[in-house]
Amino acid sequence: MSPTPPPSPVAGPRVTIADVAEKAGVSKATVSRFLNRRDELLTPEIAQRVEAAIAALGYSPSPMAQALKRGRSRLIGLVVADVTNPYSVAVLRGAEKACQEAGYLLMLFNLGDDGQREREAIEALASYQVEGLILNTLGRDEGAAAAVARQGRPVVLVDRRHADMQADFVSLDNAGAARMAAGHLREQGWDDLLFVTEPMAGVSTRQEREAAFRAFVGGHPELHGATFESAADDAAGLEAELRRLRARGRRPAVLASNAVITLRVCDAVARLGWRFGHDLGFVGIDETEWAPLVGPGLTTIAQPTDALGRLATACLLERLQGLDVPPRQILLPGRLVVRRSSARASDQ
Amino acid sequence: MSPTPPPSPVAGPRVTIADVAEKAGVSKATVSRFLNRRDELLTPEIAQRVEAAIAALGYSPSPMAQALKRGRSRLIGLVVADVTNPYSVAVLRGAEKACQEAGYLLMLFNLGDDGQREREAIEALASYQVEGLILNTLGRDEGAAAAVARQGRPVVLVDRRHADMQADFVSLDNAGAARMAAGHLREQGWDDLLFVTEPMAGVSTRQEREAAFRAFVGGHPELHGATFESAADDAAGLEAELRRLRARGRRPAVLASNAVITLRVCDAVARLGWRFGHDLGFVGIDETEWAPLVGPGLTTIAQPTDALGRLATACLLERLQGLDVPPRQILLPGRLVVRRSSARASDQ
DNA sequence: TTGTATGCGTTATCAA
DNA sequence: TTGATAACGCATACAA
Repeated sequence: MSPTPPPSPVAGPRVTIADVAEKAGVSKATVSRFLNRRDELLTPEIAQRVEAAIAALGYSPSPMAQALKRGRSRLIGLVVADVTNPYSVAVLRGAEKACQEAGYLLMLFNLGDDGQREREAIEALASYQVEGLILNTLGRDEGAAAAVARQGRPVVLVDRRHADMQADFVSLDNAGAARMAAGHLREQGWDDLLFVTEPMAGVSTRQEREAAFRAFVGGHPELHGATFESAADDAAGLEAELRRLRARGRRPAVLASNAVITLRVCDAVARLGWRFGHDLGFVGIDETEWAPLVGPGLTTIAQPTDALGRLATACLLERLQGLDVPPRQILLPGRLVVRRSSARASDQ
Repeated sequence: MSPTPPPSPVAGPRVTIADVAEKAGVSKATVSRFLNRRDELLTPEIAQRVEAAIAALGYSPSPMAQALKRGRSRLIGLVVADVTNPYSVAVLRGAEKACQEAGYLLMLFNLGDDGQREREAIEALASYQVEGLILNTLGRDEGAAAAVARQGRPVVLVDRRHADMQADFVSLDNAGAARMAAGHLREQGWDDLLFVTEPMAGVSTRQEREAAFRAFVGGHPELHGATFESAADDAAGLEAELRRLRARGRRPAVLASNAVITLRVCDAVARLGWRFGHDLGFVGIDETEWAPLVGPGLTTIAQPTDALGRLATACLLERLQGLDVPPRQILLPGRLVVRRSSARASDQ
């Protein structure tokens, strides 16, 4: 028997299971069986012929055709509110890795500016027979839940809860993170705490963090606490609020509810000419690569983003394998990264 | 005629073209024609019946089946060296937007750590019949070019050239950006310039920037210039190099070849206790959200990332529509964002 | 143990 | 202008 040629290097019509069958002198069914249930029912000699033919032709099955036939596509859909958000990307990265390891590919849909297109995204993805969905969105699209239900495919929510969606939920322990941050500021001697957040309306993550902050302050009589909702277009408002905070004459500190807010607070503090850790204590939720570089270094709560992505995928895969339990909640703890922005208030 | 019920809200087997045909009392072929070539050859009355049936059933075609039949999938594959890289993400965002507008969906493959899997990525994506590929990778996988050629599908390269790949190329004008940065430092009176880059071996982007920097310095006798390749694990080396630079007693400035290097330089400068714009001039290629916040604010060259992504997609779509011209190069200019890190050297 | 035939949801080629 | 019918590439019930 002469050695078989290497996989054809020329572009051409797709090599199909029929080509392999012909070359091996067997039927298509035999080839298919070799591919799917290699172990059972196969004469070694035939198996070898098929194997050789596959190698010779450089055959690989068409996932499209397989999907059409078995209704499973080895595809997972990921809907992201905003790919520009580093948090989303970090999660995405973990999810993508886990998918690849499990032999799945990720189809990405970015909502960009308008969260209203969530339903559209879900349907577009579903039409490609994605086997499951990972949603990292605001959940503001009324139709989304219905769209998901209609598809009857498993869904896992990351970071944001959706009011009326039955699904697994994977997220940072928001309450714990807020407590951890506030607790750290307290330990460091800061006693007038301002929680700065993006507008909370309808966003579970922000609400949970804020509620935990208030509860924490409520449980510690020596602390004074307040919340400020910072709008993107109102830098002046934030600056004024910081002024008021410091004017109260206690030991003032800010707890930023996420990286976007951290950026805004840094900007305001720079304009005010204040120094973190001196004029103002600071802890921000979300670790960033630049946190060590701003001012004396920013104390942060790091989210286990990679783990979140991986866990989200893991949940989904379990469901795909038939796991049938009520919706689960997986809350992962944050990690306090201490830098100088929260250095002891008494040191000033 | 009674009003048709809304799209079925229950999960169930997919509604197919056959269901529509039956409900409308026509053949599948007719429905298909209505869908694809609505205008020609259709009795208004029949068209209406079909339209009504489609609405009643909430039918939408299966892209999978369509792909199988026509060999076109409305899918575009995106291979990214590292989703963690903000530059890649920014490009990804532009590309994704353009894809959606054109009715395409993006399949994402992240190489993560090992750039050796490029071939694997291309083949995985190709097996899903992606109509074209956008590659933002290092091009270190020998097999990649061959894999692309074999698929016979259009490809566009973003940011990184690949030695032996025939493809459109979309990128920042690297040489122009380096000149712009060096020119700005020179105008501001800095005259001892250090170009800091990640190891250049085999990465076109880095090489082009460095070459343009050297050429610029060569053309200006009053300038002294040097290049330093900074490895991720050699913070000490960078610090030592900066010390030497300043020890020469001229007006020293750093040109960081990308955001990763900017981060490293900031870190080193913080450890040295130097002040940007005073002890050291600085311009970095790549604008970041945190550039305004570090030290006195970092001067940067902003890349038109969104435009790059959109253009890459546009190139691909043109090819898909049959455009047949030799590989093109599209180079977009950077934009200088002046902040205080490059303030006049003579001011110190 | 292997082969034949059918269907997944479309589109396209033919007749009618 | 419309309707059968045959692919597309694969998996599987059934027959051999």
